[in-house]
Amino acid sequence: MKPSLEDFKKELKMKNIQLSYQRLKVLEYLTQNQCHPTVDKIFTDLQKDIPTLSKTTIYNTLRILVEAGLVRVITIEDNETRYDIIVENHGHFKCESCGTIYDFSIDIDSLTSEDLNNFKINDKNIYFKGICPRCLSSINEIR
Amino acid sequence: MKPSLEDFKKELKMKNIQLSYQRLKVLEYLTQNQCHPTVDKIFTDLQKDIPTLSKTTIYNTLRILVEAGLVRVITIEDNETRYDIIVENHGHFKCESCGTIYDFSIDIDSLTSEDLNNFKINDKNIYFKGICPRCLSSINEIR
DNA sequence: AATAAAATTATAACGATAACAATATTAAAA
DNA sequence: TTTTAATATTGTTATCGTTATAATTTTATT
Ligand SMILES: [Mn+2]
Ligand SMILES: [Mn+2]
Ligand SMILES: [Zn+2]
Ligand SMILES: [Zn+2]
Repeated sequence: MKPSLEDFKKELKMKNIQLSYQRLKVLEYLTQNQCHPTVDKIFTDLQKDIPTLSKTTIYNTLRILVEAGLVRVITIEDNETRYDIIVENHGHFKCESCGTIYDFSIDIDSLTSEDLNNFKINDKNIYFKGICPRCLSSINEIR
Repeated sequence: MKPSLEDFKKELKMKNIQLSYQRLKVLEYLTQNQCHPTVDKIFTDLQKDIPTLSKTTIYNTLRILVEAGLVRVITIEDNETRYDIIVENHGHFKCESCGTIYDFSIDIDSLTSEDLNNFKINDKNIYFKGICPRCLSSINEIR
């Protein structure tokens, strides 16, 4: 079950985080655009609705949402930080041709290593890279 | 078996990549300091030996080594790109307390997902975060 | 030795993010 | 409701990692 905007509102209230108009819009955006957007993408798109919007607000809001555990950071690429409203465990695949980031299901919880027996694990991320089916087929067409 | 500096030299020769003094020093440094250093760390440390060294050279060298497949990029944190001379599959754990990055063995090759059946996978990265044993014990001491 | 190619260096430019202060908005108190 | 305090947003500036560019040096080729 994917979490609704209402669930997020409740969670913020529980954690005593004020839900301003801007923060609501960011949450709305993330639930509706689950393409792992960058700060710049979020800002540019939301600015159409909120002309006075500041990019600093996007940074602040995302930091707060990440700290509250409602949003997760995706660092699959070293030059672009992305954000994901889905915090449940799943993997990420980035196509090196078209740049799209795909979700994939994988049993991260059961993923572990003998070497980490005495470590306290708080967060797990799995990043794959390669070529997506769409790009693979378009390459075949050319040949 | 960990690869020796000689192996790297051979591999570079095979790929027609010139081994300059600076490139050799970077390779040497990475084999001797397997702590996943940042560009700045590599530069600062090597500058002691090579006073005329330029940071641009570190960037260029690392880009070439990554392209040649001799070095892998670690993007476990969004604000610091790190480099690893060990390209064989293994996972990375970053301690959120002391910042140390630990290697751990894990069977990445057998790690896959139904969702990626038609994808061509070129690269896999596993990043964990949490608290390392050393930091865990020092926290306990205080209590 | 002369020439061409490649690598290194120094410098400037760029872009993402953070710091900061001023303004606006919301919450709490009177 | 008015006043006051706290918080959020905005606009601006600063910082830092990285890349682009051109000049210089080194290496390879003839
Ligand atoms: Mn995702
Ligand atoms: Mn490693
Ligand atoms: Zn693609
Ligand atoms: Zn630690």
